[in-house]
Amino acid sequence: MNMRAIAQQAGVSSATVSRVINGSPLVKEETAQRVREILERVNFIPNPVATTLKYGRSKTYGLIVPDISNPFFSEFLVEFEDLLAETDYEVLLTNVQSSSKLVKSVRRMLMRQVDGAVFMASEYDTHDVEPLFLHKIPLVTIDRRSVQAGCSDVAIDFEGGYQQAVQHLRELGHKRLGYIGGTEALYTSRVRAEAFRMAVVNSGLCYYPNLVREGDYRVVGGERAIVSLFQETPRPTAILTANDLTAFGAIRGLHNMGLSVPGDVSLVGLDDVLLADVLQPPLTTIRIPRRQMAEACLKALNHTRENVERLGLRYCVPAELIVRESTARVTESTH
Amino acid sequence: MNMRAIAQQAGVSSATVSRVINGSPLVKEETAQRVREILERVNFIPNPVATTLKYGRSKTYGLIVPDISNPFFSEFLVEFEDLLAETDYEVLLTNVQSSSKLVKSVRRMLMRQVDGAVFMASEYDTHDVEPLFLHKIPLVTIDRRSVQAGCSDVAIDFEGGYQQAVQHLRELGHKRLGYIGGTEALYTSRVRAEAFRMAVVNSGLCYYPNLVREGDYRVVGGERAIVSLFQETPRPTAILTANDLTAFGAIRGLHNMGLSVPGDVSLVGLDDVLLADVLQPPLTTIRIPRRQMAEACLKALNHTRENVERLGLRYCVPAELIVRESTARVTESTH
DNA sequence: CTGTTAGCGCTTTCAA
DNA sequence: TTGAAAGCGCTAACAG
Repeated sequence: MNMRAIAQQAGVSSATVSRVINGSPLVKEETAQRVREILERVNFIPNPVATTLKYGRSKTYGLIVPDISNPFFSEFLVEFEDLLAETDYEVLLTNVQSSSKLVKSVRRMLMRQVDGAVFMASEYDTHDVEPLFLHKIPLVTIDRRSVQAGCSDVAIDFEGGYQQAVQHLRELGHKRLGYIGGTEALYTSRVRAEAFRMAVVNSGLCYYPNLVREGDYRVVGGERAIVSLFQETPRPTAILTANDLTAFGAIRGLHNMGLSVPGDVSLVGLDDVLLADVLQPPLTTIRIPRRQMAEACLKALNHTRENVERLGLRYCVPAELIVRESTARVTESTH
Repeated sequence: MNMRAIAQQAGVSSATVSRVINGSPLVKEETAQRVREILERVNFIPNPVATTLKYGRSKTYGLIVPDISNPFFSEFLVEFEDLLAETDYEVLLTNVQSSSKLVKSVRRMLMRQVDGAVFMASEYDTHDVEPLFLHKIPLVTIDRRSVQAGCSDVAIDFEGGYQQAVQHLRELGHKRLGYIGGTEALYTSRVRAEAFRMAVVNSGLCYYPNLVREGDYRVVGGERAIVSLFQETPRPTAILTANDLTAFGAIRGLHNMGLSVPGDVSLVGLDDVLLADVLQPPLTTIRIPRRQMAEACLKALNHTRENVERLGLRYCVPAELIVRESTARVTESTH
């Protein structure tokens, strides 16, 4: 069933049917009415593939994530998909666990004629996404903190988030703060690490470089790091992490060492994934608002879609400390 | 850059270029060589949209899930996407939290000309997916346990899984087993509940209907159910659940009631999501093999793609008990 | 072995 | 206010 068939039924041309469907004001209301009736009756489903072929517009946005089984990304995807569905856009999702998958992923985006892409897998060389640039595909990066023509950025206010967390810990009497970051090769990891350092210094506390460890944004990295961290003396009394999975790993590591949270050490995560308040203890964490991020990405994409030569937008989403039960007043034993 | 352009460069026709790209044996090796060289040199990216328009084949499979932020589904998606990427297929993902979103989701699948769809959101009326049938789209349902022309089913061996779990608990001395299921309206929930009942009976234990509660496959449902369940006397000494999130909720509920797992009650989950061994205590659970499920879905899809009139395939993926630390020998206090 | 050609369904000029 | 027609890029049928 296509527009020509509808047109025949209505005794008009397919051009008119197209106009009716797209809400053109040029069609006489009477004609439009008749066409709409038939459209309804046969439950017409238009074929956007034809439009994509003709105009290169696919109503599809690419989303490149490093690991969709990380709750932060899947929770982001929920919001992103939901927003896109409202306007009949689709998500072309690629999960890139390796650099070679990224190269293929970019190729797939190009083949499918995406109208833009969100690049959340900044652990990989941005060199690999260059083909998207060359083909004038509007891009949004997350937390790369620089923009250019056709490329926007959505930053996360780690600085504000860590500041709140450090302040909270200071009020609980903590003075020796540790930090488990992400993969150091990653720019966003360095941004987070530096935001932690600044928060400590700004709060008038002492920054101990020996209480900082590298993680990998996953559970294992957090677990490994905490073990190493607890070989330092004196030990930290509280630890901040680069994301919630890292904090989960730290909790497990501490548990295996016979230590408890927050009894022996306070712990702060980052993301506020859905399970953050399900683990024991419920995790004090810095919430990154997924919905707002998705909205910012979409706005940025729409902005540059109109004109790719245009300088990308710069957004910054706020972070908010959520106090639960993994942080507590410093005690004798941790002191 | 299209095939005609390549053809000109190579001094052949676009048909020949097409043949080379698709590996037709009809092209003289010498010609093919020349074309391939140019293809390489200009890094040609074919436009599959044209093929989709011409033949209605999109190299896209739809995936309808009720909640992609549920780790089980996102972990399934990782596998499914990974398998599809190997053959340049794409996933059209829709997250359907409501029946109205399902209707729209089905429409989107139809518009985008999916070559098939996996329907994992069986909480909704299958009536809503009927348009897919009418348009002859190969379907795969999960655990509906019936097939028909063009519609395959991938079942999960809950029976075997629960049997192993009950056996394990019986060996630990448990006799009064409770169960927290899924939404009762759902067929798959009834299958799970019945599988639990049979496992209990087959193990020579007594089945207590008053120790069975409804959940919602989410944390809150598990939490609510456990509270209600613990008003029964005598209490169950061990509890099985319909999925891991339910078990997580149960742990939280128990914790809030001042009870511990497995000290006061043993607990068995189902799914084995990545975080199952991160929570305290690490969850004894029944693993559903995601990779195998994804493979079965794909095989089924490929099977019916050739001929939609063909009866769908019937797969059953095994379930395996993973013993961790949320189950223990029954003690005086729980006895 | 290779080229010519038609046509998938849509939208948008241009003409009436 | 409407219609005719072109053309997006590809592939398969057919002709040579």
